Amino acid sequence: MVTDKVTPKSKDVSGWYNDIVLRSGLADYGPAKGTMVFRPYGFAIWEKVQEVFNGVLKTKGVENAYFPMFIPYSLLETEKEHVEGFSPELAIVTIGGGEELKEKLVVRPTSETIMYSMWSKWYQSWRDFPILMNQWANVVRWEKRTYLFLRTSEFLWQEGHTAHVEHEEAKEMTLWALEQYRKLYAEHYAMYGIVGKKSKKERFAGADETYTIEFLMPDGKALQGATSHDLGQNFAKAFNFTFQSRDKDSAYPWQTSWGLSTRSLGGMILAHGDDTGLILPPKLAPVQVVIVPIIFDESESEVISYAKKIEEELVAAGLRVKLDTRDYSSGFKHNEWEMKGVPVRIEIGPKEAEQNKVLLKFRIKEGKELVDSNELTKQIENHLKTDQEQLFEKSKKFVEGNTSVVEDYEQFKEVMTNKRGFIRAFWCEDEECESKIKAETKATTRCLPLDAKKEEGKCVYCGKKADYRWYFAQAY
RNA sequence: CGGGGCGUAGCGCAGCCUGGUUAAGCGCACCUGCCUUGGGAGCAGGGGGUCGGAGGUUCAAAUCCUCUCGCCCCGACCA
Repeated sequence: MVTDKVTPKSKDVSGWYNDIVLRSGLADYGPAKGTMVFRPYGFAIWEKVQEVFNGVLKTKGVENAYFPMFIPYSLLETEKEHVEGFSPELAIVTIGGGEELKEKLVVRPTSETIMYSMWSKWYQSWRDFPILMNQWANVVRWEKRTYLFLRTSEFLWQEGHTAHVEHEEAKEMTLWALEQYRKLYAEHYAMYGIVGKKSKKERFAGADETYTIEFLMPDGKALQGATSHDLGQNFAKAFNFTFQSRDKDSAYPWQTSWGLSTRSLGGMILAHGDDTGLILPPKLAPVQVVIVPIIFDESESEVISYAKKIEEELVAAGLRVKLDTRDYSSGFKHNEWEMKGVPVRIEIGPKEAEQNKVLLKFRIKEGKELVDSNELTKQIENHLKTDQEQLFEKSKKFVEGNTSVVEDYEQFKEVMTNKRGFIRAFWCEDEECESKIKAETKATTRCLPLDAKKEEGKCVYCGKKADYRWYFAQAY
């Protein structure tokens, strides 16, 4: 057991982050470079995300499937931009069963190629459309630097893929997925993000348009939370994926793909935690309520049976409850569960058992309240609801408070040197300006917000005509 | 791929410079017992190491030399 204090978040964000992820039991480093282990406490959060998002997919008629992780190199090569975009970070299998392979196998960095090559075999008629599929999978992108959850060689995600007869319908699908991510983040992760469109340079390799949701982390850097791509007919053409349309012509379908990865958990940890440790939003917390019995020899059985009764009541109300009867001191348990970010703690000792009350402690609030056990379930449910909302409000305030609107490049540079965070500035949408800004300030374009208004502006870098204010930030 | 750092018990480290009586140590964790539990308890006892690997120097190597493997951090790169 770990007994010393965690690195303060206020002092060293990444030190705090590593410390807290390891010690809270969310994850650990794997033995091979760049890999990580999702420990049960961490994986439980991801399972919750899966449960929620599977429900969302179902409402749209998206079905789950699973495609192989090994992709013949030639398949990946079929879409030129795609392979160029990914080749620096591919893991490739050259030997299998002790023999050199005739054709190298790529460990999937994403599944467009393998899925669409299969689809082209399965679907021939306009009657088969739209095709709506999702898979939960691991993907591999060879990263040189490891950061638990945020940057690992292998990570978990869901990737949704669709194919439509009409482009308009595909575009709607892309925006639908983006909106689902925004909602998932807002309502479950309790995180406020900026949704928008990526610049050409930041686009997914092989897409016509990429949409994103961007978050701001406590150190002032931006984290891409999920992406949704309008693939046009690029992959369909590359894979000769055609169908017979209603008017008898052979046609290429319009496709989309969109993904959310376990990186989102890293963002959530960074966004909400404090010097004490994790703060988990109630909807995703694996344990919502922990019960810590305060045991003295003479009252042990009485306290435990009362605690069990309380546990049963809360479980019956649909709450995720843990009764911690381990033989550690109660003070130790308090600190541990606070570090693990459990939203609500109940302390039960002889006094409470006798009076039919419990002592309530909320993770995000100072002080404890003595509560009548009849009121307990309702009080906890209310608290979890407001807790969830407050975390979101806090996140929103943070983003708003750390977004700077700048009018010229001097201001831009000054913000990047001192405050960082999001910068809203006019940009002419010329790639050269984008590259130079990045080289000089480390800031990249994050997105053009969906609700951006067209204005008469001048590019913050070159001074030429610019229509929109883009979001800039240093990316993770 | 560049720069830096580190491999000694589960984790964190000391010992290395100046080789040997410190013939492998410390803190935490772990196990047993007693005791204890209202904010990170205490006492006593105990288990656990081919000192990353290979080779060399030497009467003698965790310690010196050579090679090698691995990891971490910073940068570059990165959906």
